[in-house]
Amino acid sequence: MAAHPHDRLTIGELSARSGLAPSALRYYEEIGLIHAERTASGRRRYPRATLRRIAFIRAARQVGLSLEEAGAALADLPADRTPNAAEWAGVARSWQERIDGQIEELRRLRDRLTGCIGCGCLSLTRCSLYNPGDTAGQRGPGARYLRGETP
Amino acid sequence: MAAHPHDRLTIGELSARSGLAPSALRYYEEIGLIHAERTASGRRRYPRATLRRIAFIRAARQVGLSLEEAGAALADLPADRTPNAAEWAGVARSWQERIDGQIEELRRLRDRLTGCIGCGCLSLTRCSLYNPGDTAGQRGPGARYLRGETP
DNA sequence: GTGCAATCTCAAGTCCACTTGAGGTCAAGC
DNA sequence: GCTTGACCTCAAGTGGACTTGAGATTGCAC
Repeated sequence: MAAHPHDRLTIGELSARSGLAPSALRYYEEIGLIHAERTASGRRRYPRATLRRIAFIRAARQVGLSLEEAGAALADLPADRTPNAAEWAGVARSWQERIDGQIEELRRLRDRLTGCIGCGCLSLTRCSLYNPGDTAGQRGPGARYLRGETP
Repeated sequence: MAAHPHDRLTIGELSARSGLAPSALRYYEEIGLIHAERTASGRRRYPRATLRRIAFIRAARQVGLSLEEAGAALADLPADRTPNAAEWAGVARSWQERIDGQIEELRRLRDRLTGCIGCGCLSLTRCSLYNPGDTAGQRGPGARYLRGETP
C-alpha cells in the first residue's frame, strides 16, 4: 500500500480493493472491459479510475446486466481517467432509470403476490402470477426483466 | 386446446402456456423441479398445478434465485395439487420479504448513484459506489445481492 | 545471492441453464 | 394404410463468467 507510487495499482491491490479475484480481472481485460498498462517486465499496472469502472460493472451485474451490456453502458465513460461531471451525469441518469424500472418491476411482482394472498390464490384462472399481462411468455425463457427488458 | 380432457396438459400445451420451451420443461423435470404423469405410451401429462409451479419458478428467477434455490422455496408447496391457503400464505410471505429486500438493495444502489451525481463523483476517496460499506468484496464475485444474500 | 511471494501466459476445466441433434415411436387425419 | 407432427430418449453442445493448473519469470526481503 505504501510500496507503490500512489497512482497505479498492482493486480493484487486492485483485487483486494475491488473484491474480484485476479483471474477475474485478467478475464475482464481479455474481454475488453478494463485495461492495464504494463511495467517493463510485463506486470499489469492499473490506473485508479479502474476501481471506478469495476464498481460500475459490479453495480451493473447487480441490476441484472451481462458483462457485455455493462461494457456497452461503460463505453460512455473514459477508460483511463476520471470522468468529468457531464460524462458522469449522463451515465448515472440512465442508470437511475434502469434501477427505477427494476424496482417498479419488483414492486409489481410483490403486489401480484399480495393479491394472491388476499384471494387465497386458489383460482387458477384468476391468479395473476400465472401470466402477468398474458405477455411475458412470448420472449423466451429466463430472467428477462432482470436483463433490462421492460414488459 | 379442446382435444384433451381439460385437467391434464401435454408438454406442448404447457410450453405454450408457460412460455418455456419443451426442452426446458424436460430439463426442469430432470432436476426435479416439476414432474409429470405418463400416458400408456410414455408421453408426459402435466397436472394443471404445474402451471402454478412454473409461474413461481419464473418469478424466483426474476428476483435472482437459481433454479436450485427456487426448488427449495417450492418445497413447501405440494407438487401436484393446488396449495391450500395456509401453504400459500407461508410461501408468499417469505417471498415478499425477499422481494422487499431486493427492492431495498436497489434503492440503496440508486441513492448512492444520486449522491455521486450531486458531488460530481470526482473524488475517488469519497465515492460510495467504490466500496459500499467496505464489505461487499469479501464474499466472492457475482451478483451476490441478487442471489439473495443481504449485505 | 537465495528464497518466497506475486505475477505472468495459455490451455483447459467448471457450473448453470438450457438447446440441439440423432434416431425412434405413436396417434390422428386424409 | 400412409403421412405428418408431436412426442420420446440420450448424448453432446452452447454461452456466460469465471477458476484452476502448469510452468516460467520477477522483485523485494533477508
